[in-house]
Amino acid sequence: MQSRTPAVRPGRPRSAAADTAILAATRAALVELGWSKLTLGDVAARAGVAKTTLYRRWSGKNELVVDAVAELFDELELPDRGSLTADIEGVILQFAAILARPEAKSGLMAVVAESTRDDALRERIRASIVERQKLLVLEGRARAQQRGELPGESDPEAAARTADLIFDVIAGAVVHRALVSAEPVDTDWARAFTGLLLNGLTASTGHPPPSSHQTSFPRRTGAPRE
Amino acid sequence: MQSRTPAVRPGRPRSAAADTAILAATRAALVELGWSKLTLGDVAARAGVAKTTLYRRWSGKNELVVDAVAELFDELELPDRGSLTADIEGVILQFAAILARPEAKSGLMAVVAESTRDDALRERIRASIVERQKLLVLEGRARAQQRGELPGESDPEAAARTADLIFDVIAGAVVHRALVSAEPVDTDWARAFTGLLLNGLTASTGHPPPSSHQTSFPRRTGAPRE
Amino acid sequence: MQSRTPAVRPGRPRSAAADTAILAATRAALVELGWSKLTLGDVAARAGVAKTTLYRRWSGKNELVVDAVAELFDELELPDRGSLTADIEGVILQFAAILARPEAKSGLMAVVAESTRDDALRERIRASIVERQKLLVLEGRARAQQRGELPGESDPEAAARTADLIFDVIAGAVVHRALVSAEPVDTDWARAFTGLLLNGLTASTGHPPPSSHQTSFPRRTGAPRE
Amino acid sequence: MQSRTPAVRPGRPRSAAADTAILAATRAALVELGWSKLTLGDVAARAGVAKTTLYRRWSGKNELVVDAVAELFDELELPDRGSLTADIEGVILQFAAILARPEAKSGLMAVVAESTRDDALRERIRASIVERQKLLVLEGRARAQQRGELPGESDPEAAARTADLIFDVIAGAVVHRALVSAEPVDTDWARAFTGLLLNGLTASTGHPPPSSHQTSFPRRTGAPRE
DNA sequence: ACTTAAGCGAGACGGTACGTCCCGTCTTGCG
DNA sequence: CGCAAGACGGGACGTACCGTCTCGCTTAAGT
Repeated sequence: MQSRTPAVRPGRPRSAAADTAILAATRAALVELGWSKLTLGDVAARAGVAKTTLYRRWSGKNELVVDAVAELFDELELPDRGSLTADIEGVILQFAAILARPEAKSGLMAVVAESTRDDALRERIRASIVERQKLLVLEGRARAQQRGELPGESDPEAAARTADLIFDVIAGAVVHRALVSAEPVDTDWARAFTGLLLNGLTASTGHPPPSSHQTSFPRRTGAPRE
Repeated sequence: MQSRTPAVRPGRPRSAAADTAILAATRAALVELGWSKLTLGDVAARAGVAKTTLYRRWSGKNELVVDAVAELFDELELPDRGSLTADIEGVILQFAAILARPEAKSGLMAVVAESTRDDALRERIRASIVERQKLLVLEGRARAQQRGELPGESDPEAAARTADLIFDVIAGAVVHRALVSAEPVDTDWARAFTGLLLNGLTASTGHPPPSSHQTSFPRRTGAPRE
Repeated sequence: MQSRTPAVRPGRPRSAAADTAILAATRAALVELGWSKLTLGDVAARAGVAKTTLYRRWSGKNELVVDAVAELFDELELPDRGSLTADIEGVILQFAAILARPEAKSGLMAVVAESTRDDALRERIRASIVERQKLLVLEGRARAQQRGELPGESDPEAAARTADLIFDVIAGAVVHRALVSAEPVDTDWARAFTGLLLNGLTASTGHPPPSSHQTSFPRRTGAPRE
Repeated sequence: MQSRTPAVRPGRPRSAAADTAILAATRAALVELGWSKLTLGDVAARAGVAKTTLYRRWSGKNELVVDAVAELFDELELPDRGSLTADIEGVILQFAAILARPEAKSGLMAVVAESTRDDALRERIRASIVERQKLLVLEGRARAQQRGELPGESDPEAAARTADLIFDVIAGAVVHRALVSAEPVDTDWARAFTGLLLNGLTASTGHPPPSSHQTSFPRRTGAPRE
């Protein structure tokens, strides 16, 4: 309908190819140099673009990297694998696969670090990266409810709080495993984590957790101690 | 007999006061300027120290900030609050309190970001920050086992894997809530998260979770749907 | 057709004003601080210019000072004073006047000292300072020959050698008097030196030296001693 | 008689070997690095001496280098070669030989440059280097007067002025030839220069110059032109 | 033999300047 | 008006030396 910024501005229009080239060059530079040694001059050179062109579109390194990294998360989706357990495991592994890429590793954490002092940057991250991940949680829950694996919600507010918690737990645990502990997020770990999560969500109901996997958590097995 | 580093080295000894002043100045600068605008020249000036003195002791910004932030984690401990639930909640809130401080916020994430491309840095972070946190998990489990809240371990290897998982989940979730979602880690959240965690750990055993709190998680209550 | 350096280079052209300001600032700093305490950062600040701008044009302190001092020698010329004697005295006093200026004093000797280990620097000095002085010698001789004060040259090679010698003697004596002996190069001294020089050049001919001045040199006057 | 500084001071006496080692190390460093890249720390290390030891004896680079270079001029002397001409040529070549050594080249000019802004330094140079050279001029004149090659002096003041002039001319010309023009001071040049000098000193007396050499200077030969 | 007092090596210290790198902005001329 | 090119003012970098200051040890002469 109405284009907020007039569809056509006077003068030569901006090159669309430039944006693509710049974002690709940014990711390439992230892989090669990492966040801290990445320079906008270098990105511009790699993209075959003048620095001015780059600054015309992004206000700085942070914003540029957010956009460059955000595109990596486009591939996140939630294919229906038939059960809540499988869906969760799937999304964990997908997320971990993205985090394993060097352009995401240092870039993502660095902009998060910056965002602690820059609200506009945090909002940009939230809008273009975090929100997309959170939708998967909501979508997964809805699908599980349809399947009957989870009950419907009575209190929408509590449901939202719960979704936030689950999201922080999943995203936080995966990121921490991958970046801080620097251990691989492989199928075994994903299965164990999923078990913990689903047990936590469904426990104390006399209802068996929907997972068919066995976790390796300590649990009282044989006879009680006394 | 064995003096690993010779008891006395020739020449003027290094000033112990300088180290203290530098680390304090670093934290002060982190609060005021944040990671990205912190400069070593500024830190040196605040500490009343020459830049050379600073570089004689630390090889760069990353290493300095790790040490400066690590001292914040000295206050982490695990007072016995009587139950596993209370202990976990306590440590979560302690951890969150540290993360809420601006000198920790941007500093910690930034060095983690850098550590994705610098193994020595990651090891330094692990040794001086992460390991200290992980010990709390182990200590908490041992205490719970003494209390009879958790069973003893049969397979030590599986136990270690489990401890790692729990650690990643706790630390990751708290960090993600605090820094990415930028929501407060308050008592309510801690209680909800602790409930999820303990349910996950003890579920499907016929053993009731040790927590006395009520979580707000969706669980099948009352009559099943059919 | 022939454009040695392409008439227009892409990009913003260098500021001509900057060069002027930098050279003037260099001379001012030489006066105030002398060679050894002159810093390029200070020069840049005085010139109202960034250090990078300075380094873009000169490779270091030596080169910069050579250019700054060379401009002082622009004022060297050889006005026709009617006789060889007067011409020589005039050029000696001119040269001495330049050397008396503090910006020339320490700067000139310092770069000469440096040039003993840097051929490129020596060449720069030669081209922009020394050669200009030497031309005066040649010009003076030509003029004297026109006047008939000196004979024409038969052997051009020997003539060149002689000119070199005269040049070293004049320049060397003036510099030594001014900087090493630290005595004033005044009219008296110039007259005495000119006398010595012209006597040396024209002696043993039975031809009176062209000078009309009287030197104070020891010469056998009355009766020989035996 | 009375030793101004008491012959023995309490405490450990200064090592005489250190002075020797330091001056030798200074010359070695001058050869290798030149004046501008010579550092006192490096000199101390070469001499196997602590920096403090060095600073206890010299107040800085300039003073140290003056002393180190001054020792080179110890070898300057005026052997009697039988005639004024030969004596002058000899001392010119000796002087040039010292100037040809790299430790003298850059060192000497550099301290002279510094001395333009430091009177104490200039006095130190004068006392330990220049004065020694000037004595040769006086000694040479006295010897020539004994030989009858030069007349006795009637006016001692004029004689002193003349000696100063001659000294500036000789030293200046040799230095300029060697360091500025960077041409060799060889026998030919010395002979030509000596000829010029002696002609200048003795001309217009009807007395033939004492030199037996022929200079290559333009002089009116044969029949006068008219 | 013991004291006294300076010399001595080593190296840390507060500084200053270095020359480089990158920033984000500004002129250029061309399309 | 977009764009490539590149100069610009500015700021921080990490390094090199400066000249001074602690250290503990050594080396005499005077007791």
